[in-house]
Amino acid sequence: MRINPEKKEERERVAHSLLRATLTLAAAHGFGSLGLREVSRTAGIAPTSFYRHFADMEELGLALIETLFGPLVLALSSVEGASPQDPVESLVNRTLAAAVEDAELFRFVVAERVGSVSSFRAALGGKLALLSTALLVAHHAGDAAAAREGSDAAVTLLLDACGELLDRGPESFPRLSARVVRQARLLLGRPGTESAS
Amino acid sequence: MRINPEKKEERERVAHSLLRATLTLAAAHGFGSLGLREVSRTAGIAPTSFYRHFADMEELGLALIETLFGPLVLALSSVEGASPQDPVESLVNRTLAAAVEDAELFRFVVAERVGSVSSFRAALGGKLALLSTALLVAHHAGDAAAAREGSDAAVTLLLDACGELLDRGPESFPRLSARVVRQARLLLGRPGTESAS
DNA sequence: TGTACATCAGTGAACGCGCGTTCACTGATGTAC
DNA sequence: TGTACATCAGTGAACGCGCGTTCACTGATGTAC
Repeated sequence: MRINPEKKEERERVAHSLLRATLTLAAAHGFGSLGLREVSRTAGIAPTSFYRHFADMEELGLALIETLFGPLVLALSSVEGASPQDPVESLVNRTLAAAVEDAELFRFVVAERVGSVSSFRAALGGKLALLSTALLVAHHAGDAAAAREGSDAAVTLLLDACGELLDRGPESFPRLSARVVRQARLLLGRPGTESAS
Repeated sequence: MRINPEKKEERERVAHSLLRATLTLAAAHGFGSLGLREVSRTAGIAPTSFYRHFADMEELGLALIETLFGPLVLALSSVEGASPQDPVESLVNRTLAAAVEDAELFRFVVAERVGSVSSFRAALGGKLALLSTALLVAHHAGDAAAAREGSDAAVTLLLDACGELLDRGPESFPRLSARVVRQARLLLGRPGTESAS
């Protein structure tokens, strides 16, 4: 019974439905108010089956960050799909588009990034640091401390804009995109500047 | 029985202890997970007495924003106590100091600004708009749309820095203060610039 | 091939517990006259 | 001044309910030989 792809697949399918159920419910009332029974009910399994996958809701939340947000951040950070002529704008637009695409996930991320569960804050901070690095690279800004400070701030404003986008609706996309791109450029400075000074 | 200052004072004292109890508990486990009984117990009143002051936890949260955060924002926005030579740095420093002073309140504000309760988001947004206006005035940046956009972003980064300050401890105050001041100036542009362009 | 055994996701029953809410009551205070 | 009445914050008992967790069990699948 070493491995069985079919069984493993089914197991992951159930775990995934627990994660999605959590996102749906958290978008409405907040992650902190969710219970194991409520999530299990929405996912279509018995409450006792929850324990076959996660020890508690915090473990589920961390799995959610790793398996749903992690890959998304990697995809956003990748050069694939970026318009070469303006990689900063591309990164901003693709991130805002991802927020519209999976509103529930971004509601969770935007909220828990500064929420009361410190392990969530730490895990999300790590993922967003990757996005910050991608922004540095996109702007050809090297990795000096000043540039990193700017890209971190830009990511903060970008995530905040995602939250605003979810509140105001998709028609505010162009306005928010233009705003964040403008602010990211201000914060990042002119490309290559830091190596000359 | 028109008015009675002594009775009114006592009533407000109990309401205030409910608000403080809420902040203390929310700092540990998040506002969303709090219950009326838990808060009442911590405040030292019977669960049924809760209803003499608030209909539910949401109403309490809004009262918290109005009566605790509102006056604080007004005080921070005021020119009183600001060092005239550098009002932007003064505003940033006094805000960060306020976060250290009342960590529980700022944990609540930083979290609920982007939390799952839309009425909290709206109420806090209104308060933070006042802070943004104060920043505009401090920077003598007028009220053009571009300047307002910059001050809004600066307030977002300022609040985010408050959250980071609460995570990292008071020794990170100087570093965070310098960073936010730097970023606020980048985002606000040079004073008076917008009227010339 | 057949048989005995191991693994493991899912389940229903049951537990004790804290929750939000209702109700009728107390007691202090203010008002009418 | 005294008496009858109104107001209102606070309370304890009681309710039904959903919660997290435990337990022993099922049934499908894989392994040993």
